[in-house]
Amino acid sequence: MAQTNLSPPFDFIREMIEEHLRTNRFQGRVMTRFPPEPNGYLHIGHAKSVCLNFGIAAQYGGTCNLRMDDTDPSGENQEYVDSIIQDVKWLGFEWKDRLFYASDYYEQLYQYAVQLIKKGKAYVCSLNAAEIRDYRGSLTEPGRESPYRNRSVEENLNLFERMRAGEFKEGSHVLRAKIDMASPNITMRDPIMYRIRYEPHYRTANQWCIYPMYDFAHCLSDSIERITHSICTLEFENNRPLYDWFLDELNVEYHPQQIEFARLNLGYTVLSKRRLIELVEDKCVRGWDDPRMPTLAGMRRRGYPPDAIRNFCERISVAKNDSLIDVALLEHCLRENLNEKAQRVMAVLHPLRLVIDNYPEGQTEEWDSPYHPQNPEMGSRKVPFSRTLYIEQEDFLENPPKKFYRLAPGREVRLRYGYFIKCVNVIKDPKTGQVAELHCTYDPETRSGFAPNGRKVDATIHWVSADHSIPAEVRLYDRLFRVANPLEGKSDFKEYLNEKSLETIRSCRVEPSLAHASPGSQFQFERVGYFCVDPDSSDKVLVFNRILTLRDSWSKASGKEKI
RNA sequence: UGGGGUGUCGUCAAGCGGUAAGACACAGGUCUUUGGAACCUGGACUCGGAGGUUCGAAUCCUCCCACCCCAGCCA
Repeated sequence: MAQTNLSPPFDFIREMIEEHLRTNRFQGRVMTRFPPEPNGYLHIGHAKSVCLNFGIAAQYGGTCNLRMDDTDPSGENQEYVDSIIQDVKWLGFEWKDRLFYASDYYEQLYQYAVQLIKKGKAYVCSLNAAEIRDYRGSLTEPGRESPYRNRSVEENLNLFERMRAGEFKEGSHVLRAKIDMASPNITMRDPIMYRIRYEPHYRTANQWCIYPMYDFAHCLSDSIERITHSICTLEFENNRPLYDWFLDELNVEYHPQQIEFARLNLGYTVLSKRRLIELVEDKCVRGWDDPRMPTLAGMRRRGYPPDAIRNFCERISVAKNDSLIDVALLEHCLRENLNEKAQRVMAVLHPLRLVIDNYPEGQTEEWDSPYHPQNPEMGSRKVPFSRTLYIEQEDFLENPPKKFYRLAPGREVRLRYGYFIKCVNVIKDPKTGQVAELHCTYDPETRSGFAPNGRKVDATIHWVSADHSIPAEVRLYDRLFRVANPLEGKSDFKEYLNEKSLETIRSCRVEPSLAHASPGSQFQFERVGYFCVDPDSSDKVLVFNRILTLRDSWSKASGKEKI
């Protein structure tokens, strides 16, 4: 794959890691983890984190664990676990036997909580949710201490044990860390460690009715796994003092370093689980793997190669600035990748019938055409040619503007891999006045690259033989939203959805070599774009997804919309 | 009007006191049987703003401004 940046990535995280290596902070170890919560599908924002965590581990000779951060039974399920596993694998990373679940640590976490209670650093609070919120204070006012804050260790132990035993109603008690209700950092105002939930957990079923909160579970899970660098996104910066507090108070052997980086924002889409769920549930898209979705499942179905995504994640680099990445960069990585490895074939999306008057009726030729003109090692296939062809409707204009140099009345162009043809007649539909069929003549001396006496032609157009080509359905995708940042402005981001993000064309014609292309395989339809076979394809219909268009300086120059 | 972060080209982003890397985008050009690809060229007299320190500041100091995050028994 084309790789422009050959030097290994270097950023503030790696800089910190190298400092730790120099000062022997972790005995030379580098161990990371990717900790998704299995309550939704992974998207390209997660890919950034996956690439960072697995990439760093590989770079420094360490390991990266895959850990399901499943501490909230509502919404989490095995289907999501399976999809996460599939997606991370697809991206190209492996974790061997290091697939862990926070839910596997429930007993250990419980014991840690007991330890904290014994130390007088945690207490059972019996305020209700509204009261807790009220006691917490606000951004500008300090909180007030809970009336239950000074229960004895014995009482706390007893109550916590009974919470676990299921003696109390949901919401009646929580376990809280005893820190500082006046802290300017709200995270430190006696944060909740455990809450009672009678919802069954997808892995532990009804074994537990108390579940640990993120702040308590995460740092300890990291410690249990001997993680050295716990990389997370910026919004957890406020939580770092708490991350450190638990580990310090519990005096654990392994105390990882939490490091925060800016999450990915990509133009013309949204990258938040909550909003993606909304798109799926409101049927704005066909599902999690709709090719317009920024989910890894969607991108896989769309035909985005995983190594292009990895390259993209490396190129956007890692920093702490809130940023909105230009989709053009993603598209560039995709084109760079696909340009190198996609086989070239011919397909006509909007067919226009073209008859070559001086080509013998019934005659057929088969031309051996390379799958990749720049790379002959990719082989070739036979492309049949005959008297009646289909060309792209937009490759002909009856009254061409100055800079249009494709086919027009009296004009000559080359057929890709074939002859020069000249348009001699235009037949229109008498009712609509639309161009219905073109008549041309061909020059037998001009086959495949030959041109007598240096005769030149301005354009080369693609085509398929009418009788030999096969029908196909093509799905054209455009950006999901009309604006770069759908979260800015209107209260409902869905108001910015691009109504034309999917266009299905059922009357396409593709060259016969595509007849048995397997789902997922990627091609360049010459002059049109990159496409892949959709799993919806069957013996009856071939369905292609447009991965993306080719760069198109003509449509840019003519100010015309992409086909 | 608390606390935590961030502000360098249109978009990302290096820079860590010695006189503004790189990528994408954009513009122009070469080449070409894909108006594709490849290749060449061009662009921040300036680093959120204002002061200050220094021979020298994007980098240090002071003040100001803007934006993001935190008041879930979510993560």
